[in-house]
Amino acid sequence: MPNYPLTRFHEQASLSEVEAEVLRNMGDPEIVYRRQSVIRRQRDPVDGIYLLIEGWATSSLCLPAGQRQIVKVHITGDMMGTPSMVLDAAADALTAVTECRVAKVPLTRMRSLLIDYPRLGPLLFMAVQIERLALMDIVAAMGKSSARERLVRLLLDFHDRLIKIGMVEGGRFDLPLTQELLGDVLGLTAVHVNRTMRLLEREGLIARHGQCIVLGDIEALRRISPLPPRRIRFDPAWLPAPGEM
Amino acid sequence: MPNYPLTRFHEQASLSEVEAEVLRNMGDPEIVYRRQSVIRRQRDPVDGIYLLIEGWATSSLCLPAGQRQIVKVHITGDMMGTPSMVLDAAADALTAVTECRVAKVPLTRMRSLLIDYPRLGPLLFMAVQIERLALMDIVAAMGKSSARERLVRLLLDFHDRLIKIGMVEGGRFDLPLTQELLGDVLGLTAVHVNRTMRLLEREGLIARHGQCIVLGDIEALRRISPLPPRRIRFDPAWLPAPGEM
DNA sequence: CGCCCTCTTGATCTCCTTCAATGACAGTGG
DNA sequence: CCACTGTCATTGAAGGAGATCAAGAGGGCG
Repeated sequence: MPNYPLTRFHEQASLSEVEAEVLRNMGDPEIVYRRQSVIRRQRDPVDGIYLLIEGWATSSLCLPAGQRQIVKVHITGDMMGTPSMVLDAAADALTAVTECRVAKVPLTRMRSLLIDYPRLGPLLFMAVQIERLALMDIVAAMGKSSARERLVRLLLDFHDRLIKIGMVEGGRFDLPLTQELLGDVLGLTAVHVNRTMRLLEREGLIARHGQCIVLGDIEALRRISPLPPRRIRFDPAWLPAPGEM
Repeated sequence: MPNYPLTRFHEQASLSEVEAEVLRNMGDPEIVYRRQSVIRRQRDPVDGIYLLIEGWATSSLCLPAGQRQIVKVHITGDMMGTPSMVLDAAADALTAVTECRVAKVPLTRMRSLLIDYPRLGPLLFMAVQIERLALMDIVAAMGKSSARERLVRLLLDFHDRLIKIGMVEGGRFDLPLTQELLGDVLGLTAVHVNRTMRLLEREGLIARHGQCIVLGDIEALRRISPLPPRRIRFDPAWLPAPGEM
């Protein structure tokens, strides 16, 4: 059994024992994808969603003109591919950045889970709203901030997400994305990502050792970031309690 | 009773008579907001969501540094303010562009509706995924396209949404946004929006008469747009049928 | 050992911003 | 009826953030 880590859900709402158990085991047996390999191509028929049990992966859109934009960098514990649930053909490509362990959940199983555990609908609704907020913040940052501010925001975002799953030690974490990929996330060229990063390094705000990055002065970085981190409301008023539905 | 127009839902899934009736009447009695007035401020406590029964409104984020980014332009029939349902303080400000008729739905009522009509959870999940896809497309356009391409995409997006509610005649529709507001949507300055728009006009691709805009050659505009319109899947495989839950 | 990928840096170019001024128009009060 | 005011559209000139093009260096892996 895949034993999907429930990071996302445990951050946002209290789950009953049964619910937690169901979510952890909702996926097919896990599949291992090698670095760089494609988990699902853009335009593939949509027959399921994906649980990222371990690893880093990207969700990217290719414009007809050929450019690639990464719209989300997924880490251990993320659900992937859910935006395409409302389409016939997948909107985004899912690509493994590091080696990834992935469990697929067929849409037919989603259907029976939604019927058997009616609180799952509202819980998923909540999870998507959180993703939507993240995209709103990205749009605001892209529209109104400089390359430097956006890069700092992205690094802090990685930091804040990784720290919840115990992948940060003293501001230091593994960042397996190349500068080209960072550019595709930020809407910048790899060259400009490099220059911006080197500047931050020279100012002593960050340090790098191979694939590792160290956020040396998080307070200073937070002052540079155009947006503060979001505080999600645990168990909001509209969410029916376990057992209530 | 507000009689909220179910544009959003009828586009995406078949509703039972009961469900349609419930959704149409879920709001408080409607309130009229004058042009420019604020429906809900950023950081206000979140105690409900809003149904836009008629009019144009914006959802915008203000960055700490003071810049405003519009993340969504709402038209008749849209649900507003739902991203803030996962927060204590509203993420976005809701502002009337034209005179607006708005019905509020208290979160406590959302809770009972979710319990009484369990298919509402999956339906809302679907509605948010559609919004999320729209934001993904915006991010891709902002990251990889020129001002001209983004403006064309926005105009076509308005066209495609307005045509579904019968507000377009022969490529012509009312566009009550100032160039400054368009700039805040696109992440551009009003000056550059003006120049870009005049250029499109001189090329004969669009025409303007006061608040009205005419998309003269929609095919040509679609070729300029960096992204084609999305085709939402009506009644996806994972969505339980009415009566099934 | 040699190849390819990634990082790095310089030089030049360009798209969009910034700053500034003008005109058109609607609303308002005398 | 008309001056007065504020908002919005328009255009020019100059400046800057980031793109593009090009080349070299380091490092992992066959």
